[in-house]
Amino acid sequence: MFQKVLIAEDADLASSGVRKALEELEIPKIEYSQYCDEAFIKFKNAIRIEEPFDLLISDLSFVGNPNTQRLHSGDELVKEVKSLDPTLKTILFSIEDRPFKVKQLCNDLALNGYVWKSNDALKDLKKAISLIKDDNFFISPQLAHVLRSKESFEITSFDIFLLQHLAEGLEQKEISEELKKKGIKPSSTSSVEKRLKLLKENFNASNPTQLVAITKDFGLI
Amino acid sequence: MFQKVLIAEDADLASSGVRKALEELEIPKIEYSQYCDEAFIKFKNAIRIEEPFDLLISDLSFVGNPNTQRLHSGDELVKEVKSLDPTLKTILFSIEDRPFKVKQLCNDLALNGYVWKSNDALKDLKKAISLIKDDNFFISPQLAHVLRSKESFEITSFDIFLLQHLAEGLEQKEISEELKKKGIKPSSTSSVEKRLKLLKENFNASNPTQLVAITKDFGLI
DNA sequence: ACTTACTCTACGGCTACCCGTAGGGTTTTG
DNA sequence: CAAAACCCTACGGGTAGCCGTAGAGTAAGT
Repeated sequence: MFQKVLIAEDADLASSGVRKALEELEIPKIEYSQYCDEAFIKFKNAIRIEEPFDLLISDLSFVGNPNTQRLHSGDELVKEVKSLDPTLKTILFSIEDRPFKVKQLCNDLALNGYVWKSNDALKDLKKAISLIKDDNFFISPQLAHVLRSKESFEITSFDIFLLQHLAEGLEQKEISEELKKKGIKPSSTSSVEKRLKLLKENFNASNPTQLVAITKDFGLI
Repeated sequence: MFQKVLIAEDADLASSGVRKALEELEIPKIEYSQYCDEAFIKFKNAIRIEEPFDLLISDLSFVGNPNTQRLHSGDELVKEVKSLDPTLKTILFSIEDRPFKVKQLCNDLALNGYVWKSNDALKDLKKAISLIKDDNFFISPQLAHVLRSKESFEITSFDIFLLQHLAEGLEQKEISEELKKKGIKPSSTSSVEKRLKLLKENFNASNPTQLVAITKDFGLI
């Protein structure tokens, strides 16, 4: 079992819950940071005194932190600590459930576990820890589907085409006509509708307006 | 009349038209740059040899320029040259017709003239030059309304509220309910509709989706 | 060649958006 | 005080988006 675990979590409610779960697992050394920068410093010091952490459990979004912080989110923290110690096990602990984002995080950060802050968050967290110590990967069951390649959602140039024209104010029928004009294969208004529906589901958008807002934030358009 | 005029314009079609107009006004020295950086260097050199320009006519958007350019658009160029020579007269010559943007440019840059690239662009440009030499301000008549304070469009916190909730996927009826919940005065769906209509007109958006895309680009939300 | 599976397309009912109109309330003007 | 102007609100008809369904076309497997 893990000997020394670092928690990075800004919400006290969440961090106390995580701490309790870890105590129940009889993990001897548990440390906690409210800010990413602080967590990173603790991590570096632990290496320096040759008592390194063997597990990091980090939140994703840290809100209301002072602007002076260098690291603003859990993914940045994970990236930094893994570059210092590639053998470190990491669990991301977040409310984020957008398939696109979850998949991106799991792949880009080479996480060992992704625990979704659902109603069963602590149960999932305990399960994750016991699996990860044997080098297995864990993801909360409600999100497991996003990693199955069959269901996984790839953003295509077709999607970008739709989103860009949507952002330019074209309506679905007009986008369909544009597709026909350019000789792009699926071109019916029905196909445009269907693909936009998938995009909305994938980005948790309830209508095209929100979809454009979200994908603009993602930098897709 | 002006003695030495600098044109900054990337489209040869446009710059040759401007040059012709200036020749018809019997302006002795006319110089031309295709890039903002080049224009700025010409401007500095002219000051150095004590033969400064007394008028700058600049396009707004310079497309397809090499990335190496420091200045990317006409407004940046105007800002730079005015900081070197505050007495310089400047005319912005652009296709930009969005009221919000036009007003912002005229005010922030302290322009002497704004000529809209309409069908009467050269006629307007000549008129602008003759007015400006007597320290008057000129704006193309089709855009004059955007500066009249009575008609001018101010972005209020109410607008930001609407745009943010629109970007979050709420529909008009739901936004109306949010307004009622927060006790904000105009709260009917009809009022929401009407204000959104004005916003769309102001930003040249044809539907809420495009409106969100545009205002996101503006950095409003 | 037939079946199966998948994709693209077409259609119809429902809802949200869009736009003009009109009525009620407050403020401004004469 | 009354008239006018203005703003907020309510309503109704037309249009675009939304969703399920169903049919046509294509590709792969038996």
